[in-house]
Amino acid sequence: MVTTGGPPTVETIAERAGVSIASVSRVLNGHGARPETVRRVERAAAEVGYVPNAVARSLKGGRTRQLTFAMQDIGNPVYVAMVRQIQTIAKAQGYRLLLHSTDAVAEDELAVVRSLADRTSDGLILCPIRITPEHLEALRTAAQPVVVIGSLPEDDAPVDSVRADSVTGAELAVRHLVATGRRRIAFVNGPADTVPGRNRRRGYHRALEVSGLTADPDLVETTEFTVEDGARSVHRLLDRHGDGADGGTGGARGPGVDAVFCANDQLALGASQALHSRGLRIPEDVAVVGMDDTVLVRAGWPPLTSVDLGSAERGRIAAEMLLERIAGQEPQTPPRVRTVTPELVVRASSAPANSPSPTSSSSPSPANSSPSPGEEAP
Amino acid sequence: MVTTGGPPTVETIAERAGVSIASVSRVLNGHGARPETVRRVERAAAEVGYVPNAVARSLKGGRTRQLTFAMQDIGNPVYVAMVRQIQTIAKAQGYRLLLHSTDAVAEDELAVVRSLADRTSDGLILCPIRITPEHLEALRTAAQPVVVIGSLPEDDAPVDSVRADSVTGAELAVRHLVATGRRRIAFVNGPADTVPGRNRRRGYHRALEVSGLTADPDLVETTEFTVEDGARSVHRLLDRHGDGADGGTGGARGPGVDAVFCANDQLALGASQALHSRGLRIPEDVAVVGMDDTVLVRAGWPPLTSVDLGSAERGRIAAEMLLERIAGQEPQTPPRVRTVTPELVVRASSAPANSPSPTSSSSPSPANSSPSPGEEAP
DNA sequence: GGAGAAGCTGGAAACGTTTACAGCCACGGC
DNA sequence: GCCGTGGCTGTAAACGTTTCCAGCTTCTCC
Repeated sequence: MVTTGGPPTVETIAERAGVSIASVSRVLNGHGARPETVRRVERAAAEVGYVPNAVARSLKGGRTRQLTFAMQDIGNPVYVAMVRQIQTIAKAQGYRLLLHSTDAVAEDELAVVRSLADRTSDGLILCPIRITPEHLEALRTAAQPVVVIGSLPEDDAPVDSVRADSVTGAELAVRHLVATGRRRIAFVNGPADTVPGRNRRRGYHRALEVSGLTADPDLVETTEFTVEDGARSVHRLLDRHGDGADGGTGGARGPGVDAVFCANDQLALGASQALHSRGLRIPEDVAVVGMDDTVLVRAGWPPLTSVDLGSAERGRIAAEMLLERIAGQEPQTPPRVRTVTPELVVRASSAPANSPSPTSSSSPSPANSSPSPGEEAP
Repeated sequence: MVTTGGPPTVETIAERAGVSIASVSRVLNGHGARPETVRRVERAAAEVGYVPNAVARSLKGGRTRQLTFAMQDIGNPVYVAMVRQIQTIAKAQGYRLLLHSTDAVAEDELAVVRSLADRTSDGLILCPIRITPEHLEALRTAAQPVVVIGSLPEDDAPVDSVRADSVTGAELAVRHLVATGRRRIAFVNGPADTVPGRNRRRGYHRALEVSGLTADPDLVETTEFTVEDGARSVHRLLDRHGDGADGGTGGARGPGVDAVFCANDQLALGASQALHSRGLRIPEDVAVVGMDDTVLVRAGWPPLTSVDLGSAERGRIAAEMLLERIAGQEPQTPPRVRTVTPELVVRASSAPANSPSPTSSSSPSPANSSPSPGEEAP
């Protein structure tokens, strides 16, 4: 009667092997038994194709062997890089990965943290865009270990975190542009009320300051983190400042723009396209630098200089921290904060204006503007 | 004593409210009770911040409310598009999404199908690259509903499937190229022993045949589905056939190539880059067409013409089919096969060679070759 | 006022596993 | 020959929930 429909259970095997369910469990978990018993149980299990019910196991053991990763949109290559690493680490340790796109809805992020209480997964890696007081409260009372990828207000929440240093990253990028002769460096930023947005702006200004350049608010665009917005922003910039190149409508009006620093690669790709469509050459007329060093840097032409903020590594570290936390006996070790150092990856899009760009042999059009408008014009 | 540490359970609430755990469960699931009972239970639950344990619920109910999606590599935008749709549908119906990258290891794919028996999820969406007899066997004996995204050998396995029609898709692309005046149409394909690889090749040949063009084996490259391989392949092609443009080393040797059809967008991006780096203009000298219509089409310049094989839609349909199957009472409805029709999305990269490309105003270099080498040269 | 119905309630079983505990057997040492 | 020991084994409890069933109260209707 136990052997009626439905998948085989320990009981099915116990009957078949003529032993108790306890022995079945012991044999199957390698807890030792008489050779004869082992033989019979293993044979019976193989015959019926037994697979232990993971749910029952989780209920008994209090572990689901599942991890949750929540980010705003899997469409963003940065998150893809993280997912990949997290999945790799998780799989290696026998954990499954639960994915959660929050679509940047703060309410949804909170729901994810709170839902830890339902014991669906053993821990959470959260990549929040904005941190509200509710977030902190939710994190403080989280029912399971959480690792945050991003910056938390000073040890206000007792959770581990991995952060990128995007202030330094942005600074690196802008100083690189300055070092290669650029002076009118525009900045296309993401939303100003997000942590990345704030930090990248800070880095931009810090670099300008260090370099002795004055910050021109007209050179800054604030928009969303998409390719299309990147293009639109650059069009607006050039409409305001003139092409600085072949005399677009505004060509005579201002000193132009000789570099565009974008707060991520999507924006940078959009920027490249806008520049192309106005007949401006990269990097001869305008240099472009992105951030995140995603697969997108090789998508456009020329390949984009970008700042690697260590997405993959942050994913890896977060997964490792979380698994340590889960395995940890002493639950009250203080929260750890790790920062990955950004790295500038120079590619053709930011080669100095007056040196021939080695890989970009396209656009053999005659130079139709001074290669580097400089600061002193007009 | 029950109220000792650990998260609150129905028992905690029952004690607090002075009722039985049965009443707690009934109230919490809205199964009706005396108003006074409802009030007390709800109050107690709120006070202790009770959240039902999903694992226990799954064990009792036999449903985990989890779906699994397995594909080879989340790095591929096609899969990202699918994941997005699947996650949206799943979330709307209260299901979580479990992600599984198989890294194209067939053994891993099998493991995923077999692991359905552990009751970790209620169903599987599988996106296999190659179908082996073991796959079919595993699918035939799968413990839970499976939907395959891709083509299965004639109803050999009793599972639902959603397929793209990439034969027709490839044909569309090539006929479009022919219609816009291209005659030397190269083909950069993915691995020949995969289903997509085979089908796209078939479509390519069919289109050539219909158009009365002879297939030149030297115009076909077979490689992996990556940007880098796309670039390498085009370099090989041009080394063999000459640029057909400004007299690269092989310029005088052959009729050249006036279009490259690539089996996916990654390859097409790589192709674009290779063409750029050889000083060839797109689309004036060579047209480029990709497949899948991923976000990558807007990443390069000019924007890529591509064939939308309906990745997102396939994801959506697969998720819907799976959920229907899971909810379905009668388990033995025959397997359904749905095919999404491909759609050609024309962009600048395949504009006719002799017409000015409207959006691509870059590369104002003088024409240094006949715009359309044609078939008859030299 | 009594009988029946209807609505709530609590006890207990069930989902499938792991594991604490106690019992059994055989064996060896005294 | 008896007892202690050690290795296996089976029974039963536990994980936290839902739900069947029986019993209780209360109400309605005659």
